[in-house]
Amino acid sequence: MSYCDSCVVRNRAICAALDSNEIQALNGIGRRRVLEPGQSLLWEGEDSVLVANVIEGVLKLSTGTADGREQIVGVVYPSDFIGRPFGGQTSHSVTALTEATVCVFARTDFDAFAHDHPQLEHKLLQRTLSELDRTRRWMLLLGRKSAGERIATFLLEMSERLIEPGCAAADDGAQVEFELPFSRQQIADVLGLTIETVSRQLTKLKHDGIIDLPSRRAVRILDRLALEDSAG
Amino acid sequence: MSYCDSCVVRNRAICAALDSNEIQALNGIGRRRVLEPGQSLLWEGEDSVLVANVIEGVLKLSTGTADGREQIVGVVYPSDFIGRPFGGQTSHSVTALTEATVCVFARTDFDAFAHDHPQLEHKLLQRTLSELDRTRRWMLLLGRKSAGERIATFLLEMSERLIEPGCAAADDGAQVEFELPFSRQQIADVLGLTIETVSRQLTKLKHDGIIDLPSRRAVRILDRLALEDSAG
DNA sequence: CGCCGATTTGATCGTGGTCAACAATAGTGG
DNA sequence: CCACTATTGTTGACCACGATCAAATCGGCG
Repeated sequence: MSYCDSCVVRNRAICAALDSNEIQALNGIGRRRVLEPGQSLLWEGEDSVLVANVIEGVLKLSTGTADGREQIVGVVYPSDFIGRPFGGQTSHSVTALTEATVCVFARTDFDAFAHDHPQLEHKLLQRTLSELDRTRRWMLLLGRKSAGERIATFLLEMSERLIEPGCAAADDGAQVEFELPFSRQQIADVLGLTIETVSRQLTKLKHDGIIDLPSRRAVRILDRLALEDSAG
Repeated sequence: MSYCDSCVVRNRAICAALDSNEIQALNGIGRRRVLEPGQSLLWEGEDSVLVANVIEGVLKLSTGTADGREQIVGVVYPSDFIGRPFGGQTSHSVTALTEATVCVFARTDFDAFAHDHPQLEHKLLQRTLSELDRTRRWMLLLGRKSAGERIATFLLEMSERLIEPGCAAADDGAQVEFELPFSRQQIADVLGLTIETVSRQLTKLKHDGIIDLPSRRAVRILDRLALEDSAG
């Protein structure tokens, strides 16, 4: 009996490519690890020593300049893959935003295993291609959108990605109300803005009746069409 | 005798993973195509119908908003791979910046071939992982860097990526003088700036004696250290 | 209740965008 | 080869968005 058998992301993570014998083997080289909010798993610039699957929680990928400016370059959710297989340096830090559980592998072990299991590599390739598409869409936001458009786009993306599997979501696969896993500063770091601008734009959307902010971290979308209009 | 045998990127593109029998088979499903500057190969949003390798020239990957703002989300050079394998939509347009030669495959043909050749998929995975790293580094520029820092970063990246194989490059693998494959407007679209800001920042670097601009498209780096300082 | 960090709100400033005129270069035809 | 035009790039004046600096308010927790 392996950890993997009871893993909640067993059928959504790249592991879904493996049969039960293979999963048994993978189980032997991985181990679970729990991260507290704020705790980092990988640091920008260090050699790539481990990779992981996200089992539970939300983590940020971030880079920064020498003088302390930070940019969040990605956000990962359960079933997503973390880290840089096949050598090289980690190009960004990985830090838990919520309490998180991950399934970690020594990078060299994972590389060898992947090499012997093309199905696994194929899943990883598909995931990486999707992530690249998503990242490039985000570049349009960072390069060309106004503060208002950025916030609207961000809220729409959150409403789509924060759906818990098994949760009664809206028909179109998007949440109406949800808890952000981000502080205001972290939202600013995702959108390339300052905390003050984020705050102002959110209260503006609230005053316009497009969203409601029941608590610090909660958002309720009152007028999705108007929000989509604002997203540019 | 196949096209591939004489292909200048034979040993650098993902094809390098294949032996001569395999390359023969791949040769059967691909064909060469020449693109004029400004000509597009793929359009944002259309179903992914073809993929390709770049043989010669430089191409841009771009997205835009409904109201016409454009963002260049990537630039590809000889030996780079283009397109979205394994289904889905093309998330960005692909347009030649210079005259370009590409080796195109019907997407379904390529998918099937890749499925049977894990070595090829492995190369593609490595390439995609590197591209994702590079793209994420660019997000820091778009989200957090000033106009001056963006221009400096851009020039340094160009000096590294425009090295022609076989060309007598500087020892450290970067060019001192080079021809940009971009117009001022395209530089602006890469950096998330306006054409006027690009122009002003370039003349500022020139007046500061950090670079020289011998012609519209040419750049000569006079003081690389100062340029690296300016890149943030 | 009192403290501390997070967030909101307000006032002011500066970078980079916008609009407009001008200059330089490439392209075309006599 | 040069005149003429079209395109691309540069420069200037002004403006607005979002950053910065500062203060007030909220919310969680001992």
